[in-house]
Amino acid sequence: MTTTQSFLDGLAAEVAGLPRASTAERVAELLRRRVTEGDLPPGSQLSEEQLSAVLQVSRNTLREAFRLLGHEGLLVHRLHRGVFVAELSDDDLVDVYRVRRAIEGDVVRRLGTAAAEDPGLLDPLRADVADGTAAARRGDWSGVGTANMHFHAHLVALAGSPRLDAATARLQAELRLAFQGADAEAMHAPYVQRNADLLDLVAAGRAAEAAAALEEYLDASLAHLLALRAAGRP
Amino acid sequence: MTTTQSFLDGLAAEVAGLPRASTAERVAELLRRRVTEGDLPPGSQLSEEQLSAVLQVSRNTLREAFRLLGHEGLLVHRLHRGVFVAELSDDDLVDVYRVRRAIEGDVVRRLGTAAAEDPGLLDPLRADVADGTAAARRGDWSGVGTANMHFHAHLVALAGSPRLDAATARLQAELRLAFQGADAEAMHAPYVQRNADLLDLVAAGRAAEAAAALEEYLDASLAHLLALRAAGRP
DNA sequence: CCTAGAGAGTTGTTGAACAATCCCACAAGA
DNA sequence: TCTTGTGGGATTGTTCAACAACTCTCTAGG
Repeated sequence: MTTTQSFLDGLAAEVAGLPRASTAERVAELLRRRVTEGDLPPGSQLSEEQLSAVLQVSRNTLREAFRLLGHEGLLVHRLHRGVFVAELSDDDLVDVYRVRRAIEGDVVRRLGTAAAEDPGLLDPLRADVADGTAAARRGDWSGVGTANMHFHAHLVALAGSPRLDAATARLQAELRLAFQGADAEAMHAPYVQRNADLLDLVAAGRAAEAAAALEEYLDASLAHLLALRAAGRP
Repeated sequence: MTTTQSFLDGLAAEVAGLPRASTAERVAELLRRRVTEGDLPPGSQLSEEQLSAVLQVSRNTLREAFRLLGHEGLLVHRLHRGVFVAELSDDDLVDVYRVRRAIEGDVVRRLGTAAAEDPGLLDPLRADVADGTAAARRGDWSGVGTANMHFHAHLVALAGSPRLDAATARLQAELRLAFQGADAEAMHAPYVQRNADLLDLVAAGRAAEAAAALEEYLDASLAHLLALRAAGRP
């Protein structure tokens, strides 16, 4: 070890984030954007021949990208029929929130007074709340939605569990799918304040109350989302 | 509808389990067995050329199978280096149990008195406990381990959540990996009784106590597993 | 109205080829 | 001795073209 430790800190993580990716992964990232941003509506089919021609990659590589997104829940693969942008049923949404309750509830409950003892722990959450309020003030409802997602991702990250982080990322990908077509303001606006309230409870170390508030929060959010979908469907 | 309903019951599910699968999925299933049964020790590399020759499938198909198992956590894929049987670190094990606590704890807590009101609900769990005790009596410790896993899978299944079921399946696959090389009796024997006790609490509708017992159960199991690994490693 | 079958189009799988990358051993230099 | 280049050999990453297997649709016939 001939170099200073401070220089080495975090280097590995930094390098891991760089464009060190296979072609399939880059294609997957591209498709991921198109899907989550609504360019590809749920239910639409992705033709191998057509896409491989447009993207200038072989069918085999494209298939690898399909598999990646399939395991993220964004695409569904039907044998001999092709891949389609996933369509979330109401039951799926209920299930997604079922898992969110389990994960986020457990995280909050187990936090206990840790946040009260180390205030810096919650800084990322505070930043997300600030981003959300700022975005709401300028009417950027898509920005509010993003801040919202970041808030919950950072909340789960407090547990320091790679598997919970991965599960959360997958759930959020599915949620983005469900948000397609919904009125962004109606969808995201009410939750800026609730995030702030939840953060206060966590920061105060009142874990039980925070867990209860979170539960009610998620129930309301699910009901809201289902109502919006029902309204926008017939 | 010209046939009797009784004949049709469950046929769809049965047929879905049959070899109705792509070649890649069948290869994945085959490798999955080899890995979880210990024929392929953690850390060993799976050569594309060699395996595709032995299994009589093309490299491309084999790669699709690799992707499937990679997303189950059984294999790890290192770019330009190949695929290896996953090696779980102690940190990974802690994380697996972290997620188990979150999921199973939530399931038990939320069950409330449902099991007390509909006793048939717990029949699969009772069967698993019976299998476990029978296997223990005849010294079949691998059988005890299997019954154990089924017990917890069925426990989670009570929630009726496809996503929790999938997550549990993945966690159990990783656990099987960690069990490799450990003394099967020491690993599984102590938990037959604890499963029975937990079942009693759930059946009685004493959800809070059951959740507490489960938590202590999982903590003990994790500590036990880590100790066994540390002992077998020097 | 229902069934069977032919045809078109898509996906599933293969095998070979070439490019890109890693690994190891060895040599050159400080 | 330690570090730093430089090969070659092996393995993986990606492409391509072809064929097999399958689904879907439409039509003819009962």
